[in-house]
Amino acid sequence: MHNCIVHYVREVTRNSKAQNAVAANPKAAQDETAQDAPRVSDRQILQRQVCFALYSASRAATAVYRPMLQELGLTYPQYLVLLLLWERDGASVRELGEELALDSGTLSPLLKRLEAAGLVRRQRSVDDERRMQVHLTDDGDALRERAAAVPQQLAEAAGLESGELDQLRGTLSRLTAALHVAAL
Amino acid sequence: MHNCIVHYVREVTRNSKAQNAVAANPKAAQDETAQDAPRVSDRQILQRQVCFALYSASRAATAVYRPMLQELGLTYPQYLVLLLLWERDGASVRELGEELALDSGTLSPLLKRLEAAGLVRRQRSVDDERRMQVHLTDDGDALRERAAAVPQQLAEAAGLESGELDQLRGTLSRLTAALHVAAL
DNA sequence: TAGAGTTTCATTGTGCGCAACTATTCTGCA
DNA sequence: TGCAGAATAGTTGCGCACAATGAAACTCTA
Repeated sequence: MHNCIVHYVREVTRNSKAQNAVAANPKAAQDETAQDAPRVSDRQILQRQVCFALYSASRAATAVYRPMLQELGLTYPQYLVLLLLWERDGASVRELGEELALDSGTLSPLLKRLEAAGLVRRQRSVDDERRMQVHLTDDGDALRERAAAVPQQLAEAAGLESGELDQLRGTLSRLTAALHVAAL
Repeated sequence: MHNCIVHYVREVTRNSKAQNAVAANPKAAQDETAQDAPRVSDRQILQRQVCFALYSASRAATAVYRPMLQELGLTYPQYLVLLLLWERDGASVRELGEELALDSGTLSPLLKRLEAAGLVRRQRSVDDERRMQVHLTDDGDALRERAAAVPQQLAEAAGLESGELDQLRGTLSRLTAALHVAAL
């Protein structure tokens, strides 16, 4: 009949089955029309903003990556870190952070998780003990091949011409650089 | 001499000032060269990926927004929700989620925070008690004017031609749509 | 009209992103 | 040489994203 563990209960419970057919809010009807086809005007509110277009596209892209990365036991930021390490084994936290624009507040726990997963080894640099160097383990290195197919699939899912993709990447690079400057 | 609360201590402490000049890891030397000037090839690893370009640009854009929104006491997703409510007061959680591609796991606590800040009121729909409708308070409505200047500033910081921005937005829209389809 | 299935929203848990802060090590200069 | 300040990582805390799950309300059909 009822479980012992109750996770939540509705704050407001039914006000007598809504037999007051007043339709207190005229928007209710109009909302129905928006059910399957969200009105163009509403989308446009957001689509007018470049920032939302970026936010939205970025999440959609990582969502396409997610199932592939999940098979490798990785999240997208973890995958980015490995991409760097595959080319520059032994990079420090600062170097990784510079490439990814992430600080130690994000990277430190992320690297600990990669270490716990057996993909990297962290060790203090011998000649500068402030530096924490990140080295691939054999498992981490082996993952490289399995991950090789990942970026390909996004390009296919993108539904854009190859030239269009190149142009997009170029525009985004310049945009990102300009924004980093603007953020002082 | 010492505080009572110790937040953390280095896992590995100095190995006797590195007097063991063995250089246990031959890679240490090679790392030095990468110290100050991240090699071009490394940047290219990431820049080859559209997904990283999106991820990067998106974070840079919200970073430019952040100080402006901070003055309004808002985060970027909260600002997006208000953008919608300013045009469609009384929208339900599902409707907001559809526009923003966010689920209730994200929106429910976000809306509670907006409510706690006195910007919105949440109330169950009378004619369908599953629906939770979100209404602006006077404060929430008043914020609209103060927020009007926000998007303008990003366009300036972007450092792109107006036409280029339009094209970018268009490309991103098509990309996002295609990716949503690809994600099944 | 009963009840199976759907819709809507909430909660829990995990991991990222970022600000604020702390600890440790190194550097440069007086 | 010693010490002030910089550089490097780590921690804490908060707010998103998102998966998995649960509860309540509604719908549709036999």
